[in-house]
Amino acid sequence: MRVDSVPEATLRRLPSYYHYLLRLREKGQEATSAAQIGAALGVHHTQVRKDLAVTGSQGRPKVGHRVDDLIASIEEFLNWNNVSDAFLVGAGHLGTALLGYAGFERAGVRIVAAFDASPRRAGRKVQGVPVLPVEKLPDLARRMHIAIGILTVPADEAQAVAEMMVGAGIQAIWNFAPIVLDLPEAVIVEDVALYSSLGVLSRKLAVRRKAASGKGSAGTGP
Amino acid sequence: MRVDSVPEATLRRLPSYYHYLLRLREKGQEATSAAQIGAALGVHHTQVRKDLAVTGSQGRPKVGHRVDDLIASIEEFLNWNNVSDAFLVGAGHLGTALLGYAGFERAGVRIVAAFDASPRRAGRKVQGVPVLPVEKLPDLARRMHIAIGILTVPADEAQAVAEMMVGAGIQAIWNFAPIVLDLPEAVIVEDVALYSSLGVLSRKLAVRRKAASGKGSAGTGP
DNA sequence: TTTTTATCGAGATGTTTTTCTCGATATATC
DNA sequence: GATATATCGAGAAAAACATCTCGATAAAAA
Repeated sequence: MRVDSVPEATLRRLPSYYHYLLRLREKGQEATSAAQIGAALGVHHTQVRKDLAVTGSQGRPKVGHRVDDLIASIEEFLNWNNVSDAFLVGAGHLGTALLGYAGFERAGVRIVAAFDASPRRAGRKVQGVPVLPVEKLPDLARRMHIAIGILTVPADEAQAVAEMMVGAGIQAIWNFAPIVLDLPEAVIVEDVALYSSLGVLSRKLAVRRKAASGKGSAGTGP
Repeated sequence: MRVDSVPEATLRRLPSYYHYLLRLREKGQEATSAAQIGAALGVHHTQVRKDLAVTGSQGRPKVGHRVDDLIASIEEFLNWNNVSDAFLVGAGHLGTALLGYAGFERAGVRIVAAFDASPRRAGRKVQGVPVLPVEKLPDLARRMHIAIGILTVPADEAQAVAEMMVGAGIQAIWNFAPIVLDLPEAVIVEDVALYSSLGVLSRKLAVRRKAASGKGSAGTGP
């Protein structure tokens, strides 16, 4: 029997439910329904129900779910109520941007140190987080029991840095480099594929233009 | 008949094939096979074949595909050989990071101007791109026929800015805000859901820990 | 109190996506 | 020139995922 039988598609939707629920709560709404969530986020209401079911939250006929309960259930299910310390490697523009995000703590991740190969960047503090020479990562990661590594280095350095992370006991990597890392299967890798996103965008735009200019088919032609 | 019958999953994989092929070319390799690409990127080789088929590229038995041809086919299919001008709104940390990325031009997108609501940020140049007050966006976007908008503003401003973009004739939005935009169906929206990514990461890590500490099930309990 | 209604949750059905299977073919080897 | 082999591409099978259907139920309305 599989340890993790929750569809990954569900895992990807839960955070967006979560943020929507936070906004509902801010507005003072106390209860909501699968139908409301689905309509706001463009997901079929039965799908929303199935997704929420995996968190263990129960709704009541005619009233739906209490917003507070749902938020708590999702947090618990995603383990977002337990913050893990993370190291970030690559204190360039993107790395700096991530260091500036306060919101990640709400998503279970606190960046406690950043690393960079360039001595020019090391030694300073960025957004209150110290930037250290990358050579110091292995020892520190081991001693601090760091579980999460965030990879914001250029593509050609990503594999080597990832291996260093894994060697230092890091178990999960949030990878922003446009590369598929080759690591032991036990390591959890989550890619933020910016270019995939751009591929979809660009293709859809091209198809739309082609359709608008009269041609019905989207193929590349005979 | 649907205009666009290519699976979105395929569109998302093509960019990663593309980057892998660029690296192969750099190393001087002239031909490759679906099996090689699949092994490197963790995709089944028959899946790679189906994906490449949509670009129109043909392989030859025993030799595979010419790397150059494949690169060109993917570029053409994604329309990455035609660069579109884009406006970015939200010149904070993340926006600045994106402005610094040279690689997007290779993916069909050139950021020609940035906008920000804060007068403190407007007027300067960031990474060689001028930052303007957001009020100037509609007029400029219309006059320059801007098709792509990049949204890197805080969540609570995202909807309003998106509407401004659409009103100014922008047809596709690359959205980094953790919110589902409510826009006319004709508008192409591509979300970069950083938190979805973190949700998957966090959940998998939690499941792994639970599994390691003896318990077999990953549920939230009875 | 009875009826109506909004919502849930479980199971059946349908669709999309991925993987498996197998015959065809171009190159390389004998 | 004949045989072997790596690779392709098309179609079948399997798996994953989304949608539809329907009975149950708690609250609200009559």
